[in-house]
Amino acid sequence: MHSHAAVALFVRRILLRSVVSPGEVQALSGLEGRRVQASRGQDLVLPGHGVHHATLLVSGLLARFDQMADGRRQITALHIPGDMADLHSVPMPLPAWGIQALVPSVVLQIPHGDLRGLAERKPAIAMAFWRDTVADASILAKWTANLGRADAVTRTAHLICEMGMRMEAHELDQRHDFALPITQAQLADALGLTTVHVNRTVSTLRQECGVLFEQGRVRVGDWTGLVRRGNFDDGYLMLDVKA
Amino acid sequence: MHSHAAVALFVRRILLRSVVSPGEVQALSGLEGRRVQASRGQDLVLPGHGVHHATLLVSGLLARFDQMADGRRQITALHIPGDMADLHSVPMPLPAWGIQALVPSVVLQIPHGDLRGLAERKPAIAMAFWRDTVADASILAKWTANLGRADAVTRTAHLICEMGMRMEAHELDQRHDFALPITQAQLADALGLTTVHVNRTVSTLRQECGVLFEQGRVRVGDWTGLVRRGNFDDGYLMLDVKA
DNA sequence: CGTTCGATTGATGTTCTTCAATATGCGTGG
DNA sequence: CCACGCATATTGAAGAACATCAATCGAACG
Repeated sequence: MHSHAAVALFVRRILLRSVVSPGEVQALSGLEGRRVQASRGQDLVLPGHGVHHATLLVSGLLARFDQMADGRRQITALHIPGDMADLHSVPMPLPAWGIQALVPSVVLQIPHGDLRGLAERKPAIAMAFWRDTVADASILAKWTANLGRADAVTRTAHLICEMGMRMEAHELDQRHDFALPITQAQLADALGLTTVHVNRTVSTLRQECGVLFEQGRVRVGDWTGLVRRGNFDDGYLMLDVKA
Repeated sequence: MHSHAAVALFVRRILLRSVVSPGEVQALSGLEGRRVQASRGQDLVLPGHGVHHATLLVSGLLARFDQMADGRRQITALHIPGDMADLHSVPMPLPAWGIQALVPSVVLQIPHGDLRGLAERKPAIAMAFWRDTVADASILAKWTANLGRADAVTRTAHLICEMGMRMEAHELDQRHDFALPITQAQLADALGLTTVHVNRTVSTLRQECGVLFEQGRVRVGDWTGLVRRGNFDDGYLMLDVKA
């Protein structure tokens, strides 16, 4: 995908939740950044290190993560193409989290100054950016709730539903068949499990709901069953707000 | 505490992380709201219901929570006096989360319109509000990481450290002796545990680090030990950023 | 053709939950 | 003032979920 196509995807994402004037859309669409290629496993942002740009994912798959003292990681967000993975860093340039490429990925590093300037000149854009990070936090809160109160199979089913819905809402794929080139070890870091248990959990969902992980894609045989198994309700994704 | 004192506390909190001009401070300080008394356990905001005001805690203790289908709750944030518990709702007035009073509390309901107006007229205030919700999300990410990767005792120790640091940073109390009138059942909802296990966990910390829950207060005998036990590093609280 | 990474499976151990009972403090009505 | 009821804290025993350790298998790749 071309860089400007990624920016267009980001703008579309913003427009999904916020009302922005044509002039402001144009200003957003004019955003530019440095194109960077990341290898599999590469850390693009390190926890506790300052950054001066936000990371727009062009292609691939990114994870925001927190690191324990012993090096173990917990993934706190997954980002798909068109996501600005750390728009947060615009008001908070010294983040406690890190960003990692889960597969070879291409990102656009957009200077904080440009985003900040845009937000300062256009209140509607400031509000739209703010809203975007709140939607991100809403997803994070749901992950917290699931980690605290749902068992492994439920949590995994929920995550698959979430990624499917997001892929579909952002018109990248269909909910029951979408790109998610993630290993079981990476899934384990996202779900707060061990790789061994992820393997058994995925196997359960394969039998119960026809969930297949193949060729870096997820295919869901029984979507309705998966939604039920994961207690999934898409309200928290904030896909139909418009303010 | 008087309502205007609570607003002052909120303003001080904003100033902790953001540079705001004197005129803007004055505008913030002029915020007013409806004073509401909440009884113990009362839900102030219900998940999935629209709101038209943000909730500033004057006195007491609030929890933001997510609710499972079977009614079980997971607390995703604890709020102390001076916190705006759902500043998030300004850009996102249909939240997926709820807000509950854990003890009899007094809140100030501040109209979204006033906050939104302020943010639109003063870019620095918009940025400060945005920054505040990002700091809140940073705490949430840490909770997610701990729920996913830390055991019960570590998680509990971490939470106590966090609340102590926040109380001290906001000049409400000292880190090793502060008000936290929370029951073990409520702690369980925050830590993703059962009340029984919270009881045993708290008992362990009482022995290992001299942690006492008494009279609605927490007292910590061995703060350094507790920090070590909880792998606590306060960077994620964003207490020393200034932008 | 060997090496490496990821997926898979089995056996065993630990953590946390569940169920159940008892204790303790505190407010309320008698 | 005392008796009672209710919420919270505490403890014990048994079970379930998940982790840990260890090994095998298969595919991709140099």
